[in-house]
Amino acid sequence: MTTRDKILDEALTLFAENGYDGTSVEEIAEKVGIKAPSLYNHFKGKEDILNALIDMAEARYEEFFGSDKHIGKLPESKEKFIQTAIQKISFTMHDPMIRKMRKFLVREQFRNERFAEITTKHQLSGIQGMYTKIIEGMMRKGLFKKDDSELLATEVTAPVALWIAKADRQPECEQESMESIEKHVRHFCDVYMTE
Amino acid sequence: MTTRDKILDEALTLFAENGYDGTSVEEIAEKVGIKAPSLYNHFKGKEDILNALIDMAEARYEEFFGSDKHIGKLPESKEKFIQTAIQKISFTMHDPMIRKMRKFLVREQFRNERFAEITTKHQLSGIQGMYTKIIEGMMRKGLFKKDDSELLATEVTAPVALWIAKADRQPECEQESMESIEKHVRHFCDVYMTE
DNA sequence: TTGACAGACTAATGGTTATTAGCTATAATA
DNA sequence: TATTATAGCTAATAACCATTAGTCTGTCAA
Repeated sequence: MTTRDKILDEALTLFAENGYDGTSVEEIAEKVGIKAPSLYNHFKGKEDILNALIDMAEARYEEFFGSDKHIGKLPESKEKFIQTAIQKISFTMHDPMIRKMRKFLVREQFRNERFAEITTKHQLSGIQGMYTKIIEGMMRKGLFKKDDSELLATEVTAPVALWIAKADRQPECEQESMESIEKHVRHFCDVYMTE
Repeated sequence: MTTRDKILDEALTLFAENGYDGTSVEEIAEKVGIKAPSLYNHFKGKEDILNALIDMAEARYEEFFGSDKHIGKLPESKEKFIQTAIQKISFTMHDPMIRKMRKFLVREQFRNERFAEITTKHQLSGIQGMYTKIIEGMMRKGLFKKDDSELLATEVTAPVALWIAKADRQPECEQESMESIEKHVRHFCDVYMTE
């Protein structure tokens, strides 16, 4: 890992934990193992690091949701749908990198329009779009009852988003959140899936 | 309005817009129309203002959700339920004071456990608890199909919360968000209400 | 009238912070 | 081998910021 990457990594960690304004250049440098001025060999300034991170967030979004690859093959039964959904959610909730990025965006979403947009993409458009396509596909196969797939996607993902957010700020509730999520997903399937 | 109240008001506005760390004592004082040191006649320090605001948030929560008064009388038909729900949501979304408080909490939710807890109360427990009771009551009257009322409460409120959050960071989407919300609430009623 | 207190002000202080200048050593390149 | 770029360092600076000390003024109670 290059120094530049290490800086970005530590900066993201600190920004997620203490916010941009709550983090000093010196802190970042210390975590990286260099002195603050050395940091300016890699970035023009503190704000430049912030911009590089938001570029990363945008790239990550494109990489993940840009193509349809992430959808994979459609689940072929109710149990399969529940299983893959829970697994994906659990991963999203616990993966340290994704969690950092999420907290970072939540904290800085009001900084400017670009941050606002990317936050919306990450926590709304991306995941909802993905589930819209999955549900649509499964509707065509007769696994879901005919309905507005976009609306259904919102209805599965929104409660999940809220519980993940809760787990982010109160990690002691992680397990409780996962249980609520599983209960919710099962209920959702009972209501909207055929058999 | 006393100077103390004016300080709290302006501080909340600035904290909501630029965050606690992004706001200087001088800025607050200037908005109030006094000099920074005069502020120390009313508060022990910057953090004291923050604590007073979180006390306010807690008091507001208790006042609003502490008793069952806020539930009012139960809607007696599907249309009535939709109408009062939309009206309450629209108010919550647009009221400047509530909006400021919401942005403030979202920004500072990771500051410490107390902030985390109160944020969860405001954006989860409170509203969901309220809808749990309303739906429960309406179930007893046969207006909702028999189901897990807590789960249903989550399912109405969660998408609303996400769209409000989106409108908070992208005010140009306010109307679009309200339309999505209305569509969602209607769909919810179609699925879970009797006739 | 007096005195005390509330609440404003100016001036000053000490700490933090982002950033720059300038030096040095190492490693790649010509 | 000579040179150049990279990437670290120390020292310094200028701005900002929270907070304190000390002063002044007006209001109200004794």
